[in-house]
Amino acid sequence: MAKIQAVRGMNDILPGEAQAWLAFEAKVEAWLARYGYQNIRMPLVEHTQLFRRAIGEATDIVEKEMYAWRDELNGEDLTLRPEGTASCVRAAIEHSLLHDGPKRLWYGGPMFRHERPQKGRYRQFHQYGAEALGYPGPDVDAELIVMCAALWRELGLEGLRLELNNIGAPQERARYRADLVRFLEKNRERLDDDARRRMQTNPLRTLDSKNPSVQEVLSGAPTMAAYLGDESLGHFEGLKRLLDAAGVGYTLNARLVRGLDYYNLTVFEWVSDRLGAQGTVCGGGRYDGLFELLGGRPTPAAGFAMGNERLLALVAAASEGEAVQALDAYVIHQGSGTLEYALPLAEALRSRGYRVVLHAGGGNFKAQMKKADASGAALALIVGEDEVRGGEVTLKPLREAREQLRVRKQALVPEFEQAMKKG
RNA sequence: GUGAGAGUAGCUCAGUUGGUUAGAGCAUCGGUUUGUGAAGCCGAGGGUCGUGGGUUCGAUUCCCAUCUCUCACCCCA
Repeated sequence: MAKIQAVRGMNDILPGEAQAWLAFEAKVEAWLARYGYQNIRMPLVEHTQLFRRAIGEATDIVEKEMYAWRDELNGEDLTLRPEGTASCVRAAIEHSLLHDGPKRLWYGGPMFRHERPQKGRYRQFHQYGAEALGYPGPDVDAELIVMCAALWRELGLEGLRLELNNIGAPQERARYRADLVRFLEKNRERLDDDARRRMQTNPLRTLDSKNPSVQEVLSGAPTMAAYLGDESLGHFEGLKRLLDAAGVGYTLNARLVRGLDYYNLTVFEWVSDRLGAQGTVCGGGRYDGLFELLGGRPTPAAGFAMGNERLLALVAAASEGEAVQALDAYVIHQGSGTLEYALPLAEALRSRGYRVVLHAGGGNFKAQMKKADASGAALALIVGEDEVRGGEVTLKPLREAREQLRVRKQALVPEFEQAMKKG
């Protein structure tokens, strides 16, 4: 039989790793709560139209990265979510979540993009996202950024750089874009293939070219800043003032545009240089037009999403060897009637909150002792025919040289607590 | 989607200038006195050498294709 493997780019998170995931998730979720963000859980599958409209027809995600299919049962066009913001805003509109004022929300879970996998990039990957809905900013813009800085500190991450840009209002960007395309057209023959292609798909990205001769041409290109009105400039100044006040450093990056169409004004990315080519660990910005685009009332909003795999890669590099979750007790039973005797004892300890494994799968006494040792448990509980006859149970410390003791089974819980305290 | 590198035991890797039963360490399992684990010692299991084809008397080794993984391009979390 040919063996079946996991789908390319979709990885199992095995027990060894899952421990780090649980710890990471606990930290992140506590941190989100501390800033007053409330959890929301959206489906993994949405109508394809949601993403086409929200993210933009001409984006890479919509053009070639979506897991989209037609449901043969009823003819619906469906898509595995490639990101969370569109779903979150859809849910906010659908359930009138902002009827009693603005909301701070967070979500987490898997996202799906059909790209070629590489380091830090997978077809199923995981994000946490935070969205501040109904706030015009720049106060929440600053809050979103400042809270990230706090999380990096808590996770012990160093060397993360904040890149910041102001892409203005949609009309401002459109005028700039038109002028930029005109400029690029005029210099078409001096551009490389890549720049000519981007000129069509995403003209602002042309500015990002790594080709020196293209960069030379671009030095004469119009700049975004000249197209921004007082309101846009004022918003950005306000944000920068708040970041300065919070002591969060940033670097301005005029080429930072981001791949999704819905952004305006503030856009930002947290970047690491320790992750290879996929260095963006968190990205976000303001998207004041998205509610209307999805059929809602005009509503200002901003948010970010962070990539768990990328952050965990940095966490793993930062802290080697997390403590493994250890068992408190491993219960050995050998002989007729001992399992029936041991089972309720194990349950009694578990109901007190202890981690207890009751040996399963047979094996002689010695084999069971070996398993107990290998399990990492602090204590072995031994139940043989002897103990059953006497109404007792033996407690044997496995991690330090202490005498084992035999106790009445009625006294197991207090005696066990005693023994655990000494260890 | 394009390019480059890599696939030998559960893991990390040797190895064969083409030749008989393919190795090590770790891990697993068993033994080392009876109901007592870890170290040491002894032993065992586990590989169609990624898959398919070609060249050859003979292929894990050479050639081709294919799949998978890794990294990079593109783009992004």
